[in-house]
Amino acid sequence: MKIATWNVNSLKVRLPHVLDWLAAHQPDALCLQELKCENKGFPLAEIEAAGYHAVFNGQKTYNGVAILTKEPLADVVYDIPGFADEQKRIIAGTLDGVRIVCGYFPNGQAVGSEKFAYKMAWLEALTGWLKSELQSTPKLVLAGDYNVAPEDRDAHPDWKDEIHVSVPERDAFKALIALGLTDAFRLFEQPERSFSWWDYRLMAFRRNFGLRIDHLLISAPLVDKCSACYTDKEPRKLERPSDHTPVVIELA
DNA sequence: ATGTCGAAACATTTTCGA
Repeated sequence: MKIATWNVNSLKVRLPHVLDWLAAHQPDALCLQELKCENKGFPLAEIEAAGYHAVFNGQKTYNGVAILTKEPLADVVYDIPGFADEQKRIIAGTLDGVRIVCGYFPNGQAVGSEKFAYKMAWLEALTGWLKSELQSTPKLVLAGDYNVAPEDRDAHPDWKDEIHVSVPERDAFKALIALGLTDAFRLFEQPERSFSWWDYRLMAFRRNFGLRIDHLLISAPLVDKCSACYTDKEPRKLERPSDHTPVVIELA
């Protein structure tokens, strides 16, 4: 089973890239973030024409998540149960016994800001919910844009902002790991300075001035089954790219 | 210019968020 995650920064703008990528890579599931479109504007016909089912949780202008799958998902959940939130950041479903959770984690803006407090509260709610999800579905993949670079090697050494690399954010990431999850990317040898996001400004992609903030965490029963995890930088080189690249895992 | 991008609206330019 091949599962990928990709923050597309507007599904409307990026739809041609997404359709091309689906055709070329044939993932069993593709988790998308930052749709920036309402459910009524979701391009379902185009995605179905490409041979995919879709579940989606969108809103106007901001946020929005979806999971595209070759086979239909079961037990779909929208938003974190019990966490009151206007922002559409979570969708989950089960595919062949694997619980796939797709998340667009809050950005947080700046350490200490109101948005940072929201980010931390959201992360705590997510962690609490996943604890119970793991009890009912031990095979689980948490895919998405975490907006956290978990270790120093996941950020360009010249990254000066605290946001995405601060201690509280990294502690929240560790709390997810402590649920029994593993960062699939680090199961394998990776090139130095492997990132998944580069700012549009300052020629950041060309300079490889980026962060690794898009992740696939997998639960213990999936670790031995995981045969590969990699980023695909090709879409970042296209005209009008998303600022994020897809990250992929392959499960035997 | 915090040097780009995408969306929205008191809209052909400005604002907000990222």
